[in-house]
Amino acid sequence: MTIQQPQTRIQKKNRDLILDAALGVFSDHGFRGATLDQIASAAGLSKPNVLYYFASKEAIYTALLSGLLETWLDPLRDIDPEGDPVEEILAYIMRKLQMSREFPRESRLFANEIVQGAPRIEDQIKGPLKVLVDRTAELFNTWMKEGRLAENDPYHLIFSIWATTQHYADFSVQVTGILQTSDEEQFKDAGHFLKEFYRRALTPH
Amino acid sequence: MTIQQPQTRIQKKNRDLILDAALGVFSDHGFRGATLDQIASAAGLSKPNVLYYFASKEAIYTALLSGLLETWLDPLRDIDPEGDPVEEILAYIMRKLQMSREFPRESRLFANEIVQGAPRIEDQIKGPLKVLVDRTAELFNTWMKEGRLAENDPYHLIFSIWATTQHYADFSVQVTGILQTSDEEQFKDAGHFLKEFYRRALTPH
DNA sequence: ACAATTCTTGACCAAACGGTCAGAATGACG
DNA sequence: CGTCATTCTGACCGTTTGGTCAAGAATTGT
Repeated sequence: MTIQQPQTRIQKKNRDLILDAALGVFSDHGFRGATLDQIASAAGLSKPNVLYYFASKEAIYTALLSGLLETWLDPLRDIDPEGDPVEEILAYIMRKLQMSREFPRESRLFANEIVQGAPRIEDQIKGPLKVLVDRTAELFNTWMKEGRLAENDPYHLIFSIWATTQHYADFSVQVTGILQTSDEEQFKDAGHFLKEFYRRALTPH
Repeated sequence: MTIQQPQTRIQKKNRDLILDAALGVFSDHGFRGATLDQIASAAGLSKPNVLYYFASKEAIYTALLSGLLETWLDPLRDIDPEGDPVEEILAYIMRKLQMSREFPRESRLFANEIVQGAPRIEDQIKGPLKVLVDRTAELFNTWMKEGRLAENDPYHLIFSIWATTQHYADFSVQVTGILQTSDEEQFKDAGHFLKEFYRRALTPH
């Protein structure tokens, strides 16, 4: 799908510059709310120059989305079927929480896209994402049957993990507005809470 | 703030018509992504006529937001300090889940606004919302000290409830894409899952 | 050094958008 | 029925926006 074209150093540098700038602008304002001028300005380039590297605003956006989905799902792939169920899932939760902290822009970009109906990544959701989740759900089911994991609907368990961890990136304004504490403290407390919370929910008996 | 002006029947009818249409359009496309033409068309009115009832696009949006925040927080107020802690919180969760099902547009409207930094309701978050959450957190703390509720950070507990319940409205495209089941089944299963899940997490010892 | 290629930009365009306004249509009321 | 206020709309306006283009600047390869 994405062809590996011979890229000069300038091309690589400027494309990365644009994508990084676009990530900030798109995640703050959504696709429609973002303007090419904002992106160009944030990238330190002129608008026509931005369009020299990407065919259109849409092209920048989809390049971002498709490039990110992979990274975003990596933690799910890292769950080790040979490991201890409860510890593996807890580690997954902590990794997801860590991603919310390190890559809030990426999280908000997806949130924006999905809240508005995911018109551009519906296929990837119904395809690769579903496959990966199905596989993970099956693993969870196996663990539950073996009595090494508390019985829970595996799909909704995964949804709850996504929801609770990404919440700290996507709704950070609300969290900060209520807690009135620093980012650092929020994530520290969230980590403690989620670990305790999920350990109780996941441990058999 | 919002003055109660004498409204004719036509005014009431058309304002409601516009707000309902705007709710659909804003929740689907965000503030910036929505256009007055879309709203007018959805309301079955001409664009100038829409602007006869509301001063601007912004005015429609803020009218929606302020009118909705109240309704949105009502379930939190309904938690009875005299009731059984675990059952009260579980009932709150079910009420929130029910709201995600009945009012997904309202949920997505807030989600859109908050993901993008809540520029228009930051004050309400830091004000009335924070007060209400603070009060509820205190109640939870009391219950925990009395040993009637498992020890958990009350704020993050509330966040987790918001996240897990609103997820089914805000990210419904993703949920449906993965589960491939009907709305009805999704919410039935989600209800079962959340009840089991939170009961385990909330029950002392 | 110089030609070829790549990179960059100011000026411009058409469409979309939020909003205005004069006046027409409709309703309320004695 | 007539009059006054309310409701409604077609035509229009200024701005913003995504995108184009021709030509100039910089880089590369020989």
